[in-house]
Amino acid sequence: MLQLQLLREHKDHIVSALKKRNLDAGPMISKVLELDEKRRSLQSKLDTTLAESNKLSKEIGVLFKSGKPEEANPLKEKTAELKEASKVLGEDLNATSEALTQELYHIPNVPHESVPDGNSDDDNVEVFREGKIPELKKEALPHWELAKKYDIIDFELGAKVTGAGFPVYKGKGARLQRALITYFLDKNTAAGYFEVQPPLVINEESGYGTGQLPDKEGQMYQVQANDLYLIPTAEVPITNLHRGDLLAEKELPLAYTGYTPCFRREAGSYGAHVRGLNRLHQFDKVELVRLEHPDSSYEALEAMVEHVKDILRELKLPYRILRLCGGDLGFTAALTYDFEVFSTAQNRWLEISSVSNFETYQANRLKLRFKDKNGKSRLVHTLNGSSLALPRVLAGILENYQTEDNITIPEVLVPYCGFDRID
RNA sequence: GGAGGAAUGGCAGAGUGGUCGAAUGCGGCAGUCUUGAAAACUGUUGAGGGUCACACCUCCGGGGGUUCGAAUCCCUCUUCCUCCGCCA
Repeated sequence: MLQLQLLREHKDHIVSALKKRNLDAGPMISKVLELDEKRRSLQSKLDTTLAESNKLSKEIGVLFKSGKPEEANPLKEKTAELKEASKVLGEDLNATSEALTQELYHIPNVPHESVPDGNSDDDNVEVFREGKIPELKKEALPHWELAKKYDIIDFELGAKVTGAGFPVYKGKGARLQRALITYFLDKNTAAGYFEVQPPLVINEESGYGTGQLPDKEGQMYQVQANDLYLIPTAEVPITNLHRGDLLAEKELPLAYTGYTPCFRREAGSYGAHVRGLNRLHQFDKVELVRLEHPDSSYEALEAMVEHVKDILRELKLPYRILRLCGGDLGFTAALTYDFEVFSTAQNRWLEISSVSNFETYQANRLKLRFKDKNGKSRLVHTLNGSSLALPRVLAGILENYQTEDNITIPEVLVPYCGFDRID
């Protein structure tokens, strides 16, 4: 969530920046400032009451010690009154603070100045494109038919066990998945990311920390008996590793990578675009998470983009990079680059990575700070990105690398697979 | 699942009703010494709110209670540890 202090000091600037999201945040922010005003006034009254009460208690203590307990009685009566007053003030204060927090939860992050205007994904701006789009014969197949032809992914079988959107990878398909995961992790650790295997189930605090809660619980699978959620992305458990931390400046940056399955209910998705691997309820992803000094977070973002580019180059997949417009930008992000691979047989671009800087938005919720040179606590910047989301990379490989009688494995993956074609 | 024990500052760890936001050690920061570093020595060092700055308030796992007064007593929840049971 946004920092109160910034809202107080730069309200107009923030309201105007949030217009890029097609949001008039003016009323919400006014409400926040109003609640903040009220909160501080209550806090101040409560403080005064408590200060007086503390003072009297000390006097009572002195009277008892000096053997004059009867003189303490009038003071005791006074403290009882103060206690009653502070109870009322305290309750009011808590309610006000809670209302303030709730209001803040519903204000999205301020877009970075480079975020383009726009309403939907049609308005995202392509900033880079690379890789040759192969020319396929007209009998080229989309990946779900290739999956059937070579018997490497079984959607019906997964539907039997669980439901639609939970495929079963088989034989060389399963091995190719495993190869991709290992390859991605190797690339990431070689670039300095520290590998972790986080829990796949998270508690409410973690959901609030990275911004999945409140309001987006409908996108996550819930474990009702325990108030837990299946992770929609490794971003959640990995970023929350440092929830509540006060880091030393020299500990920054912290860079993590981790492989996890991701679980998404994808309520509201339908139609041809969700066929095959295009949109799943369970999919594998290798994630990057960085905690950065505010001064260097945008350099880090660019470095993450370069890193993902490097992987796609090695895989020799045609891809492009989009800068998300204000209307398509995620609630918690300040700037996001989406990577899309071209799926030749479907003749469409598929999102395979999303690389974002959240600046202090998550850190403020996470209470994730570092101590700077002057000994002051400051919020870190959090960033994350996929490197990469497996199913659509797999779709891209199957479709772009198909020949008449096999699928050729990209050279860089051959050592990981142990075979060079699927036939 | 059963029985016990525990949770204190970045870390370790004292503290069982008032003078405790909290000893001590380590770590951090600054300085002295040194060509530089290390060592040694000296000083300093929790977080949040609030204030121009002070004052002041809150925080000893979370929540509630007893008391004029709670890190300290009571209730409750969570987590961790030990032992037993079950089990990959």
